[in-house]
Amino acid sequence: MLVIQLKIIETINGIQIEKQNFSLRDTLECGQCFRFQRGAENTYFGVVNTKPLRISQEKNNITFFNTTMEDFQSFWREYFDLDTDYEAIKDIITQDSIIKTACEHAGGIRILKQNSWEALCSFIISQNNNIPRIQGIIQRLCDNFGEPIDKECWSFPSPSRLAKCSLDDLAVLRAGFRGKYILDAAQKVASEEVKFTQIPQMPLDEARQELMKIKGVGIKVADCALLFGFYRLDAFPMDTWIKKAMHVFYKDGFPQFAKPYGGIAQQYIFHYIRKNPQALKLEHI
DNA sequence: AGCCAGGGTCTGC
DNA sequence: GCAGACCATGGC
Repeated sequence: MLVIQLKIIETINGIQIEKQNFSLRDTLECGQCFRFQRGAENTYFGVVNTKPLRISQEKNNITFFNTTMEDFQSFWREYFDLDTDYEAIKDIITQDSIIKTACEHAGGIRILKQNSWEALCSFIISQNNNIPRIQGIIQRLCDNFGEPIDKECWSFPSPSRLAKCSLDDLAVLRAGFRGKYILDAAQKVASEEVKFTQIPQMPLDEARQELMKIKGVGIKVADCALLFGFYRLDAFPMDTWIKKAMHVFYKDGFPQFAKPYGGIAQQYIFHYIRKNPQALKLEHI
């Protein structure tokens, strides 16, 4: 296992690191997470677990504001997956020409190591929904049921907190038909009817079946939770866009050698075709 | 105004 | 197994 060297500088503003082939914007706006908001000058603000963060990128320099070296080393370094050798992974998966093209457009994305419960809940909310509204529902979820962290800053509510709620309590979310799904997820995770803590040890298919015990969790939502919430890089969420891409690009099947990192490839392809929808049509000609 | 959204469930073949 | 209606709400 190659050890990644990371240049870290402590400045008055916070912690600054140097990283090649990293896109903060693509990583935070590709639809894998929903609690980072872009402010002025490519600065993002978000909350992860109980930690607020302001972060920005200027070329290859990424600055973590309002944090400490200790928090960076023990938390953010892991969260942003800074010790995984993405170049080595790309060397493997870009042997496929489609992934190579997608990588040229979206290769700065990294898979965040998100909180499992938050990721599951977020992708339950994501079904048949658009990103701005997903963000709104999640914000109301935190504002109404999370724990206060500091001024105007709330944590993502725990399963046990939400399990105490009635469906009427969740009406403030305006989540539509997803309200009952959120409640069912909270109840089954809190009661350990769904064995959340054992999922990391399960084979992919078994883990998927475990999550699908929850109402409103089908294959796609389960795979999103596994990829983004459990860092299962071999999970391959098949949403409407990826289905189109598979139909157009991979009639003979997705390349075997890329499957162990299918989740990363999926993100590159997803982001690429969403930014360039014409790529799906040009291929037909 | 109307279409659509990082889907899932339920029903009927 | 697979197609099709239906689900709540609001962004664009």
